[in-house]
Amino acid sequence: MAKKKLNIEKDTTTEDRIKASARAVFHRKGFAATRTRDIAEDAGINIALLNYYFRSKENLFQIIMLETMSRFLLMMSDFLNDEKSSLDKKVELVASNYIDFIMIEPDIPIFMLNEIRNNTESLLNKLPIKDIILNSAFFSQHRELVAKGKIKEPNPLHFLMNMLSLVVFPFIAQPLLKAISETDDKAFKELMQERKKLIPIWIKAMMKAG
Amino acid sequence: MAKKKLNIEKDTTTEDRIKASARAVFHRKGFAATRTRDIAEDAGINIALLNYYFRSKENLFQIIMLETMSRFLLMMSDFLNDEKSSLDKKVELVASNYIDFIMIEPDIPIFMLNEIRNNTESLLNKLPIKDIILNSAFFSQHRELVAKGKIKEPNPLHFLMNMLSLVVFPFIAQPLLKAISETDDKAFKELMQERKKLIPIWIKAMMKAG
DNA sequence: TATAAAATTAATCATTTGATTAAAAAAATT
DNA sequence: AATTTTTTTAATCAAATGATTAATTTTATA
Repeated sequence: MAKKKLNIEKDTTTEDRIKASARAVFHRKGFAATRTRDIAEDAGINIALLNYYFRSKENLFQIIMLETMSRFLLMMSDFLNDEKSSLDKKVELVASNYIDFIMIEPDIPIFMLNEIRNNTESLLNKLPIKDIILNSAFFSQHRELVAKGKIKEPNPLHFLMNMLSLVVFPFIAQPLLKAISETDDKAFKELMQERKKLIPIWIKAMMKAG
Repeated sequence: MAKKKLNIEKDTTTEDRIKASARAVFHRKGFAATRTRDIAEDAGINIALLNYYFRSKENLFQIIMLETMSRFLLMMSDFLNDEKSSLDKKVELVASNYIDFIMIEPDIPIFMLNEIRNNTESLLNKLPIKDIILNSAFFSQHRELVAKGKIKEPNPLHFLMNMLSLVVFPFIAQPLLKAISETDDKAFKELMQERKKLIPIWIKAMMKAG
């Protein structure tokens, strides 16, 4: 890779502009539907530059994918590993911050889930996912509350699934949900705002029930 | 389109075999990542035959997509429009049958949600989605229970979202969930079986709570 | 059985697409 | 200012891919 130029006028490197465009296009369309020309056009550069900086579409994608996953994982880790906050508080944090995050970058969840599905092993093994999640304060707090009889369902995976399901799925299914209910963008956003408060309440009720 | 041949030896038409292969490949890889050659190979035919019967990849995809969506919608309709069963019973039906369905065809949810996202208007407007869902017994029963004070959250869309989220999302996130929790295929299936019983219990608890 | 129609294939085309090359422009170094 | 290095582009390549054509085989019909 060539030495970085100083960038006095422009506040971004060409390399970074290509990455930003690649991120946007890959997130929106996925790997298979993305053309390197789309990225080049978005970044306002010649296609050759893309390969000059990143060697190949494949390679550029790997970089973007890894960064996106890391970002997601770091966020998860921050919420799930805070020793100070209670489990209830963690649910509130995840619901609120996660919904905010997805509203800003609505393409990320389905992008990640899609590409993980196509990729499986290779990618997930590059990241310390298991350590971060399985050994989190979230899981140990769950175990304690199960022992105390405060939570009926002992499997923490159900708990994690439920939380992520209630938060993430509505965004993934957004076009379908909007269509079947004649909800416009504004109304949908309001629904998601409501869910920030509702999901923690629902989760609490579920824990006691099943 | 040419006249159908009689098919005494084979129990399927060539046309149907192509469709079956197209369905399988499109469902697994999505439109963009699918090559017509993949379909042809899977069906054991020459690529030209695909175009002979279906004119284009685009056209073949539309047919598959519409059939898949219709099938999904018909299933939804069956569950949501049964006047005889209570709302609780409907939740049980959806959870149980839906989980069974996705276990047999695990590619369908993410396929549908992906392609709807790329397609938006054009496809959803070809199907009577709104009529089937919005005017369903499911929704009117929900309204009644809200009026009686049995359900706190008045918006039926939250109810529908929650139900679909809890049922569908774990399958979409399956590779991620397996990775973070070191769950193998057998254990994952058992988890999903458990959810058939748990989800209705959870939903009941949620209704009373928020 | 001869003939027409339908189904199927091999070969090929035209575009798209990821990537490279050689030259030009810009920036850094001497 | 001259020279070297880095960045950028236009032109082009080779492979992949959706589609077509012309011929062949199979099936149906007269």
